[in-house]
Amino acid sequence: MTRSPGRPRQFEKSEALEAAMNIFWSSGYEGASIDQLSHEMNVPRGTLYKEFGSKEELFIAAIDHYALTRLTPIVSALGPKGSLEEDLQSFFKAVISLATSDEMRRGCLISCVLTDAAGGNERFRNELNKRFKGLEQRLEDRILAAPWNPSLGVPVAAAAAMIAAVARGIMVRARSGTDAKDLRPIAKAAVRGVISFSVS
Amino acid sequence: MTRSPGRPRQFEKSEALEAAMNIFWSSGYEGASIDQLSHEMNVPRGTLYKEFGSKEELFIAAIDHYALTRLTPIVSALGPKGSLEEDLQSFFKAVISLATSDEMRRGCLISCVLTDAAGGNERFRNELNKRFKGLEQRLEDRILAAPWNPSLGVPVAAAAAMIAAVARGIMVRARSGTDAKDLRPIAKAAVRGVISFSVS
DNA sequence: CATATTTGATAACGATCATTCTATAATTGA
DNA sequence: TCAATTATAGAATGATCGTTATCAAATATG
Repeated sequence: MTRSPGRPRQFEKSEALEAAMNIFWSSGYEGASIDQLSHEMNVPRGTLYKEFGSKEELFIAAIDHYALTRLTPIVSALGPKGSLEEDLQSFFKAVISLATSDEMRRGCLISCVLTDAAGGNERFRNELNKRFKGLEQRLEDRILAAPWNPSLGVPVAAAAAMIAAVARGIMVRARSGTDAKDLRPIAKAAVRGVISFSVS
Repeated sequence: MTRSPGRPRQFEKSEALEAAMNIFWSSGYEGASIDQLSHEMNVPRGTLYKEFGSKEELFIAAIDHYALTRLTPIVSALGPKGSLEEDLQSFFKAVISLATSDEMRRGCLISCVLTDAAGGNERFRNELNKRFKGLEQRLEDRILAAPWNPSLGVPVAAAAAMIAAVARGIMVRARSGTDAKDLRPIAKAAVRGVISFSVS
């Protein structure tokens, strides 16, 4: 595979998306300017528009980068690896770590930033719905999976949606400055609640 | 009480705040412009600045108006009026109603909009933390209150924080367009979970 | 080397941003 | 009636918004 002619680019796409993600994460969608993005991505404005089309599409690309690099490890913590209780604990541990590890980027790019932007933008609203549904489906699959598949007192889909809601609630709570030690009891209570749904 | 001299104002403050709240709710903090606010509040720009000081302070005032008019009924649904289970069900019913009743203002002004704005603004972050803490304290008080005060398998504060997290998760989920019937199972599962913490 | 192609760097676009200022209208109290 | 006071209406502020255009620099291919 030979390169096309033309001046070589100075930036790498994944690094640029990482920078864009960080800016959107801390400043919000409307709060991030193309000037700031172009500068911190090390991508000239013209190239930015040629490469990503618009601020909206850049945001979607940053969301995708976020999902791939930050959320993939979190959902893979669900296993199945140990018991449902253990895997849910691993899941929440990863959620809390992501939401609190960086002082400048608290909370979740999707649950906090995309959620706000979804208010007046149908495309963002659809993207948000898609992301939420994906996690809920993944949680439902895990609850139904081996090695421990309890009969639940509530529908499995409801239990999965509740776990997802708690995860979002933790992300949002983290955005207010709450640190990990105050978030862990929330996760513990949620896991206990779901486990209680099983008939023993 | 006699009026001060000077030309009488054409607007009423609570109506103006209601309009400001609605704009912030649908467009986000950065997405709402002073032009739009001033126009839809029926408050001239100069008066707006004399009355509220700045966009930041207007936003805080709109948050306060939102809390008084929208959240007060929700937390008062907690009673104590019936059993803990019944009161939590009432609480979540009110939460879901608020989050889904208006197509242009889905979700929660605090959990969705203030949360995003809190990323790069310390005052907003403190305000967000204060609001979250207030609800959690109110939930904790309710769980501890008569007529049904169960001994819990998890700390009361953790159960309260979990309920608050689910409420935020529901608000955020509603912002993606999910309607009430898909949110109710989340609430039902959360209430079941908390009730299961009691020793029978 | 010459040409085509792609990017980098930067100027420029009109629009809109939050905020302030000015001049006029409407009221109270003397 | 005559200041003093307060609000309105809207112009004006300089800055910044997202986006496009321009032109030189750097590469591949002929």
